[in-house]
Amino acid sequence: MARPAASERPGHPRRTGGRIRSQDAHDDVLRAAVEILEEVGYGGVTIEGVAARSGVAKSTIYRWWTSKAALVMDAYGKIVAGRMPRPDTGTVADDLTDFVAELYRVADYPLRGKALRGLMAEAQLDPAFEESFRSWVQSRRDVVAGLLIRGIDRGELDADLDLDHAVDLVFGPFWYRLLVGHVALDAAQARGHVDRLLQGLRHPPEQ
Amino acid sequence: MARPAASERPGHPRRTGGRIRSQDAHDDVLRAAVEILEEVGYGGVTIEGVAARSGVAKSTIYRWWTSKAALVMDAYGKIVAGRMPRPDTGTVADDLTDFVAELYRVADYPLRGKALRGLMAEAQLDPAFEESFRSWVQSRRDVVAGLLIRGIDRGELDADLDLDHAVDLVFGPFWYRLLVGHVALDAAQARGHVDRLLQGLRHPPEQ
Amino acid sequence: MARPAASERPGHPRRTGGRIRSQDAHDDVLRAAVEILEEVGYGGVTIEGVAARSGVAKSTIYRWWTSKAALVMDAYGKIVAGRMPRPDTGTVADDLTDFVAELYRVADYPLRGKALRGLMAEAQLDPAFEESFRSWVQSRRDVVAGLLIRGIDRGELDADLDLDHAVDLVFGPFWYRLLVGHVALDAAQARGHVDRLLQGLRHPPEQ
Amino acid sequence: MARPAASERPGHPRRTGGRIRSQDAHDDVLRAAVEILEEVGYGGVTIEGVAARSGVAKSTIYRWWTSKAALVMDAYGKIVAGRMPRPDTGTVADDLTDFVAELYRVADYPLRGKALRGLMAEAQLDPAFEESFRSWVQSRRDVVAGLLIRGIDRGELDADLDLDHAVDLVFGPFWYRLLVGHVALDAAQARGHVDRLLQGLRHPPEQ
DNA sequence: AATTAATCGAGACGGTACGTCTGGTCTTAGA
DNA sequence: TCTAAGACCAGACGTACCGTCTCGATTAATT
Repeated sequence: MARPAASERPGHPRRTGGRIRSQDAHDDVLRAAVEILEEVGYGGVTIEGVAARSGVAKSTIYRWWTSKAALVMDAYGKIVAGRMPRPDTGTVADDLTDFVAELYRVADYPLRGKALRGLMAEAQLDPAFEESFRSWVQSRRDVVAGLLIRGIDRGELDADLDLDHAVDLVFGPFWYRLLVGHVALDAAQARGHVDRLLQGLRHPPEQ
Repeated sequence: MARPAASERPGHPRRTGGRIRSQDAHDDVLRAAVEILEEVGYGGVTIEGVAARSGVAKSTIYRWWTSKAALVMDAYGKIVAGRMPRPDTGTVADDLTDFVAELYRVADYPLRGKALRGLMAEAQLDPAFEESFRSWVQSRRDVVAGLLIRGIDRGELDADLDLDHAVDLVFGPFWYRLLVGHVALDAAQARGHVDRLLQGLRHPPEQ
Repeated sequence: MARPAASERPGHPRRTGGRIRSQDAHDDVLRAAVEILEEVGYGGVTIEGVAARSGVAKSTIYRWWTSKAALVMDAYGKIVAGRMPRPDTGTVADDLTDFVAELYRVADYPLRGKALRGLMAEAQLDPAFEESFRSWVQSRRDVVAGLLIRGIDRGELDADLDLDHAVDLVFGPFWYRLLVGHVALDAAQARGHVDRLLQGLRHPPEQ
Repeated sequence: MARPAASERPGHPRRTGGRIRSQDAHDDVLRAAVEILEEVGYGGVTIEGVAARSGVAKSTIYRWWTSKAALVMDAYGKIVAGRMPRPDTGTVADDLTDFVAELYRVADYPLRGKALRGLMAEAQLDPAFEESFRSWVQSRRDVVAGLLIRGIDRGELDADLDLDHAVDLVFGPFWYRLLVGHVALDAAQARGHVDRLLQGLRHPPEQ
């Protein structure tokens, strides 16, 4: 009765029995991963450490995540999912302001910034992780692209706006400062960033 | 009396003997490091590997470099120093064009891009390396700042230009694309980048 | 039924899971250790070398033996256990003859003598090893003490024989010649040794 | 041509030019070696340590002594030379009593025993050292042989006494107990040792 | 109820690279 | 030519994690 089908998707071999996956173990792993991540940064996360803290066997972790990177991405993605704003205020200016403000808020949570930087780093070092990281990045780009499109639809922005480039202008400077650290990130920078952004979007290069 | 002094600098411990440092060993290490770096990327560089390829003892490497990161940064910095253009054509537009064109040229040498990405990654993971990486980044920022200042002196650019931000506009988008890879880097993008850049520099936000 | 227990022996910690220890790996390590020991002597034994020859990972060796000394003692003790005679011919004279003859037989196997000397040496240099070496020595002394006691029981030897000293007379001269090497060891010396020994045991000091 | 000198004799370093060998350095090295030897045992002696304590360069030490073993043997031999008794009381019994008593006196100086054991150990492990150790051992055996011969000459001992074996009886049990440690060495044991010894020498095996 | 099958924990396994250490050699400057 | 200093090669040390692999014990779904 009431088989909720767990995580059953078509194409998967139809289960005929067997112990079902432990949700507790799953959650414990993610929780431990995030804890360690925010404590000692990405470099400090080890599968052994996660296993030890969560009380879940290493083999169980490897059964469900292909790599440390996949695990951290999963953990971080789920935990911070709620943090990604999807503003829809009615004007592009306010939408961008909300979004970018949230972006710069990592400055107030150093460990969150550390985690982000670690994920970006791992994406450079581990080709297997690159893809899943990129898809996470893309999901955030899509949110921004969406609000820009709404702006175009409302006539606030030019119809021939180069979306990809515009989105680059949202994330590029943020990431650059976050990673290089030549200037400390500061939530107050968000305002300047948005201003320049809107300025650029409204006065596109003539050529 | 009879101060021998020789090549003595204040603050340095007075040398009284001892085998002098082997330049060969030093060079061999750097060469091996760059070779491995460009072959298998930063993640593939190991002190053991560098020692093996260079024929220099591990302990000797550790004597002169505190970490893999310091070694690679040193090696990469020295070897590629010659690659960094310091254009001085007479106009900001041409200077920037030259500089940015060289920047995007890494797209033609995938291993060079891989190396760059690896260094950026390590800077995120290893606090000890962060600093030396940042100083290398800064040295490149300084070149760009220099050509911008010459532009201001010649009246090509506004005197109240925010230099830091302007330099961000040179490197930010480049790094973002290099790291995230949502769009493959392409030397042809250099032109568009410079155009937008000049556009932005000449039409700064009003406010 | 119901009792799982399986192969459970009192005193042993109840197994709660985990891959069972590989007997092959264990044996391979001991075998390799003895081989190397008898080839190049104790000084030439290294954990790295044992790992390489046995095909067992270094970490596995360290998991089971705390030091090179513990490993070698274990290996040598087990492997040569079969070589230690426990004669019980019915007379002390014959028992001693058998035992001592086997003792001097190392003279025919130079590598075995080398190994023995190396173990004695290490016992001097490494306090951690001293104890396990001594317990091995003691196990051999016990065999000799046993045959002497049987001799006493049969009335062949005096009841107030100083056992410790008597056993010293069996091993002392042997070890001294083995270690100092002022006279080459020779299996033929066993006879003279036993004769003097019996002579001494039957004509104890009057005092 | 015709460099005789090599291991020159004190006083006349027949110099042909160049800086004269420093007697201070030489002495300092020996002194430091013995100090360390008696502090932490043979195993704790390192050329580096001796160099550090004596203030003499490592290379200088290596110039004059081929190995740690040679150094320690030299140092120990010279320093303890004065300790080796050469009794000549007029009777074998007293001569032996004196000699053996001194032998067991190491029991009162644990570090001296430790040093002795270390030297014996090294002789097992380092073939290069074996020879010089053996010659030191022989010099002590010669002293004992000498007093036994005087005993024979005086008619106290049988003329056909097996000298080598008799000397073994002096040193063998001592070394065995010193090395194996199954019974702690004790100066009081000297008396029993000598008694048994004399007993054995006077009642040799009939055969 | 019995069977079947996938899960779980525990932890041993072969590996790689780490950064440290000691030993013995070599090369310089200065006496 | 010697001493002192110290850089050099060589290679073993013991540690940390890696990702894989048995194990025995659980837990459902299917017979």
